[in-house]
Amino acid sequence: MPKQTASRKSRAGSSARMRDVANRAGVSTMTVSRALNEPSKVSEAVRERVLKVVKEIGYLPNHLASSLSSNRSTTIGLILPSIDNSIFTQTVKGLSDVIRQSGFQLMIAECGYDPNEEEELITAFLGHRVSGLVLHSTEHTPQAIAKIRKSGVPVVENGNIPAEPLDMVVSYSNRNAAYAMTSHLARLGYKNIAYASLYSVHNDRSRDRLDGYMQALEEFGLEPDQRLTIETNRGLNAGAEAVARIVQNAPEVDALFCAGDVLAVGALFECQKRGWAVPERIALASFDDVDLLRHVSPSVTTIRLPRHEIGERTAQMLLSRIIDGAEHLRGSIVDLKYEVIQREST
Amino acid sequence: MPKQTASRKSRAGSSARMRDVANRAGVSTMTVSRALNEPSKVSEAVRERVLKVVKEIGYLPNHLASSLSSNRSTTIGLILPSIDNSIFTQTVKGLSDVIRQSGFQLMIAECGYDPNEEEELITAFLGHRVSGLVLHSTEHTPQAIAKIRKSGVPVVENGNIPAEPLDMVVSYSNRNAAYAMTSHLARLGYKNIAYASLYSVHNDRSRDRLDGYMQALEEFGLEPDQRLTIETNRGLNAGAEAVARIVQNAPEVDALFCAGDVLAVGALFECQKRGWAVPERIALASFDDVDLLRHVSPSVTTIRLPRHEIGERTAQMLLSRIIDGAEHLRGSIVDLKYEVIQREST
DNA sequence: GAATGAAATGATACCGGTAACAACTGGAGT
DNA sequence: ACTCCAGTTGTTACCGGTATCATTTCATTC
Repeated sequence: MPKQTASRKSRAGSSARMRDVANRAGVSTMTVSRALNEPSKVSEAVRERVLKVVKEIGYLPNHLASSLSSNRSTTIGLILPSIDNSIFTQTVKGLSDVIRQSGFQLMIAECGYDPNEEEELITAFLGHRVSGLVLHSTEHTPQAIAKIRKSGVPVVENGNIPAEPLDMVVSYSNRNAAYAMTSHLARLGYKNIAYASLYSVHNDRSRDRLDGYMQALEEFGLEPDQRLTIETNRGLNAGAEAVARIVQNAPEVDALFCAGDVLAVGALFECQKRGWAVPERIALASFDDVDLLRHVSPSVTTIRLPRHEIGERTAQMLLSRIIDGAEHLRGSIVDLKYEVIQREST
Repeated sequence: MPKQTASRKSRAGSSARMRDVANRAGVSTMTVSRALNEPSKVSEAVRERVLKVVKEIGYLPNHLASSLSSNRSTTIGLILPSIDNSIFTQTVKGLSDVIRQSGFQLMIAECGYDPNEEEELITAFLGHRVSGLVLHSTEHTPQAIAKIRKSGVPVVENGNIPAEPLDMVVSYSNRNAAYAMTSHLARLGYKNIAYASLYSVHNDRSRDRLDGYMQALEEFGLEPDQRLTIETNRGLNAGAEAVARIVQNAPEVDALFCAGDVLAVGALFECQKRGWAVPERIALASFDDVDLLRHVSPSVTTIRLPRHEIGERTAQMLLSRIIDGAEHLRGSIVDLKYEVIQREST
């Protein structure tokens, strides 16, 4: 007869419970729980005994049970418009580093630039009882807003500084950054500054950038020109087509500000193919300092955005709210600095 | 006196429980549970009444409780070497699309190319009782392997076809792909084919690619040459330095196969800067077909890998195992096809 | 009209932990 | 010797659902 003391079969896939550890260490489950989570509240002898057993039987605490019981979870939800975009990776890294250091886990999902998808994901995350949410988008459905409000979960918005924030914001101002770059171009003496961006439907970041561009034009006494502003799709191709179209429709153009790194690269390649000298024939400026822009020839003037810092600060603020209950942070807005990087393309 | 029937205060942040729905609909919680999860097992009248209440009070099922109680979770863990790498985004998208369609959630974490980090993350994920794991790396610590085995969670490895798989594998063969490209170059008539890759420590993908390169050389009667193979860091700079070093040390080189898209782009830019004609002075080939390689001039010959398909197939297999208990899939290996794309750079 | 059984619903225990409080211990203070 | 208190440990209820089995209802069959 086997000396099986266990009260439950050791079927594959079942892991030991806290009770198993407790039995084997001759203590109660509470003591095991304390030994693992508040070691100072347990005598050294017992703590060692418990930890030894934990190792022996390979006990893995069940986060689900612990979260449910303590009404406190250790996951944070992140919703991105698209995972397939290099500009988010820095932010994700900043977030993920800080979050993991505190023993939290990141759940990432993508909503494909669609507020309805976003709402669905927010619902799913709230169902998973995430203890915090990070949203890149700053435009949400009314239902999504209601659900978040109702849940009481702290939120950070990341992609822009919205007029009516949900809660906390960590971002730079798209408007100001675009204004800065346009001014920079104007100061360099360019007179016919074109502007290419992604479609601004459901995208206040795009709209704000356009606003900044327009304001700079006005302040420098430059005439806005329909033919010089263009909205387009994502992708290298889109950038290529944009520059081609603008040069054809408005040959007097002397600079193109692409509000997106991929567009700028696409535009540059197109210029190279067509033999248009950059910046002599047409100057190029970009938004967002990806590695590539520094390495192409000519290197491209752009705006360095604090992507990584956004992630870090976001995580810090969220964790302060979650762990320390730092209610004074509710609604706070962190407006981070950007920087115009002048390079060969202008 | 308020007509408060509820047995619990409605403090901020608390969401309604199933019991609240049940009370208000005049049924038991089991009936609510059925109305939501197995609608066919509930009469239409009751179902409608329950769903109405659910909407009214904005009830959100608690996934933690449900997972705990049913011993079945709806999250899948994904561990990537780095989020900051465009080659993963396609796979993530493929995964995420299929997984979300089944109501599952993806938890993503990055391990920074370090098996110990990976082990830590695997532990964390198992603690969250993920119902499946996706690992890009195919090299794991013995402890990590033991924990996974013990947990019984189905796993898919993604980055290579390892000699000793943990469980399921969905990938292409790095060895064969590198062999194919090297052969392609040899057939085009190149005689002094150099090879640049990332460091192969803790990276069997790198090692396998080198193997494939070597085998092709041998089969085409080309002499391997120490000066023609180089291992380096990640990044555009690394690619630039690699091509510079190789051309300096071995001027007779006539082709460079970069086992990584970023390296290839870096190398190309360096050639452009130095005025080395591609492919006349030196031909360039890459690994992995990112958008960029098609748009640079000259466009770069490369290998198209089924990144998106890997994600989809991975998700499908994992879900089959989880939902349908498809045990026949255990240990199965899906070897997907790659494709050599001949472009201007060779 | 009684037996039969499928459909609908409920009662209860339990998933694996933690909160809150109770109980026990032994040394310090007086 | 007695009180008191801090340090340990245990007991019990509960977190919010689901599995399981029991019960009720009602149409069908003979």
